[in-house]
Amino acid sequence: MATMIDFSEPADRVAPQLLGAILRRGGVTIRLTEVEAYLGTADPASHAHKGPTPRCRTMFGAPGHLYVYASYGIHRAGNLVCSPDGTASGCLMRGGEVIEGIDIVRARRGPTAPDAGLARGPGNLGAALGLTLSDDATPVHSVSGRDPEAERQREAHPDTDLWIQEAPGPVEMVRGRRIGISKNADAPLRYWIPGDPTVSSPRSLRVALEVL
DNA sequence: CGTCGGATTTACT
DNA sequence: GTAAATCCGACGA
Repeated sequence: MATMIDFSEPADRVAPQLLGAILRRGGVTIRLTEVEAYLGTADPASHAHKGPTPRCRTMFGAPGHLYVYASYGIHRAGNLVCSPDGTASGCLMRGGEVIEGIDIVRARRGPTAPDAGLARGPGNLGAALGLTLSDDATPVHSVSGRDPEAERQREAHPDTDLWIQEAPGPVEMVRGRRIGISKNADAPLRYWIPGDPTVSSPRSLRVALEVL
């Protein structure tokens, strides 16, 4: 039997389960190809490093929720909150392949973005999902990959608009340095599917430190 | 309050 | 490679 993603684990243990996972919101379905783990108070690069603030308090809340923050005033990036209630960690969604609802995503992203770039990069992925700051703390329902089970779960929670299920098959994955941060950048906490065109990093930074 | 920097993206030169 | 866009929240006064 397929298992559900367990967000109560620390983000660096959840991250590998997220690669290849299927995320649905409204009419948009995205297959995650790149995530970064942020390890809360122990991680100088994490928003949660200095403890709960109005911005990052969601990361300290219950696992299995969405943490949305504003990046450079322009973008909205989404994290999947991990670790038990009271402990902060999370996985930043950095890249994904739009496999359903391309028309919706293209309306949000504009006509010039290439297919592979529709959800490439945290800001673009947030835009593809239509995230706003008011989506912060939205529950994320983790369901089994078996279709009948997922359907049953969805019928039981009609108000939930965010769903995730584990990768339908084996996924090749590597990890390496995180991107766009200045503190603790050497920690190998970025996870991605090698060779996937929807991974956001430039080629020069796509250096795998470890094959998982 | 005011200031400052940012888990970014895009379009330039 | 460099710069502009653009705004929220962290923090100090």
